[in-house]
Amino acid sequence: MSKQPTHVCAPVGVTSAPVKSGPGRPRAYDEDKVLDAALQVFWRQGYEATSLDDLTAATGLSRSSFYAAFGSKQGVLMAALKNYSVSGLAQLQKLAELPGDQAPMAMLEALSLPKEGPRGCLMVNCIAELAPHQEDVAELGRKHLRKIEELFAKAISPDDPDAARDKACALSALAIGTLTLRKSGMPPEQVSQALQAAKGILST
Amino acid sequence: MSKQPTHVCAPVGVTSAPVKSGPGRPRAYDEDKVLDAALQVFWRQGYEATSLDDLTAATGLSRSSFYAAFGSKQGVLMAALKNYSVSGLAQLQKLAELPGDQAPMAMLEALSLPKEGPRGCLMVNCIAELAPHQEDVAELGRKHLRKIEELFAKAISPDDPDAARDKACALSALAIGTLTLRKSGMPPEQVSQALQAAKGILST
DNA sequence: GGGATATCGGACCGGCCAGTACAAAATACA
DNA sequence: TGTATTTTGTACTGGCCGGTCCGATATCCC
Repeated sequence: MSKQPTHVCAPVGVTSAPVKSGPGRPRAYDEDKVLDAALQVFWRQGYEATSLDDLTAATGLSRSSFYAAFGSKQGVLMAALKNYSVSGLAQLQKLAELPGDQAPMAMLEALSLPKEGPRGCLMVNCIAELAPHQEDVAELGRKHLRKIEELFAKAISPDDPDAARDKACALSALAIGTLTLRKSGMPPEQVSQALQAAKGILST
Repeated sequence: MSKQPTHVCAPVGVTSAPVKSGPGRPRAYDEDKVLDAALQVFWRQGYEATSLDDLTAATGLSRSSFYAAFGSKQGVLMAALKNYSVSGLAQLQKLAELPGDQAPMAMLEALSLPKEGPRGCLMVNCIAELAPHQEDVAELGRKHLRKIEELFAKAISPDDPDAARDKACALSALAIGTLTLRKSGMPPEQVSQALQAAKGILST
């Protein structure tokens, strides 16, 4: 219980307590900003290809602060991924609430053609790279994708989401797949056309 | 021209010349077997997480033979990926020739639910991990996916494949996405149901 | 001001990394 | 048998890896 890191893993903007400040030198960094910077590096380079020097350089933290806060390289990744998941799902939630039947396609397009370009989705990248070897990442990814599915299901048939589960699952897969297509160099217009062609999934 | 590796990059079983044997000590390994062993390691661990010691252990080759044959770690990866692409596309080609309209779904299921389990597709894994930073891999991945798309298009409408391009693209994306879903832990039965639910893509 | 407490900066650690060097071994050919 | 040629085994290299340690520094509370 003595060496346990102080890190609390609160999602972005939900910093539970307003940083309980006791005695001792105060922290010189904002944990959410640090996590966001780390996240960008992981997103750009992948997990294994990112070194601790990369992370300290990108975040401005010293090595010691880093380890005090997150415990290990994969600790940072997990913390960053949790933030990523929460904020990503929140954005998607908004689209899921769109009126009429435009929600599913709006969600699909938002997922498939992120404005950041062909970097893919961090969570999907991490699943691809790490899921077989890091159970933590696998579990988080599983939960994240399941929630996306649920949002799709509610968007497709708000009254009986369960009935739309398979379709929702197909749409998730479609969105995830297009990210890889983009990453491999397919132009966004073509991806967009493919999404249109896939509308057939939604017709009963 | 003096130090160029002897490696010829012939696809599996298409060893162009029957290993022209000149003077000097003969090779003690079969290049295709070596590449296949290396491929398995990359597939299991990912590129960055695989060390040269891993590769030499798995293939039985010594370091020096390794570098003489492939030049670098990423040289091995590229050679292995080329074999993978050729043999994978050949398998898919067979399914694409199935009679009637059963070809597309057969291809989709073969791609989405590989018998190897939740390891995903090596090419997709490599695109996810490396495409942004290794143009060689990106290009190979691009070509591979484009060929899959073409096979889908021909399977959907043998007379006018161009007309089916967008649908083919959607099916590719769907297959690729399901691989990630599997990798994240989704059971194969559920993936299978999602594929059924996506049949709507095929109806005009 | 003076402890007590927490963070910061960065030197430091053993180990592993991709890649090289080089001598020994195995062949072809004369 | 002897020489040229190629592959093989392995010791080695410099550098970077993730992670630790510890003295210096900044705050709280008295």
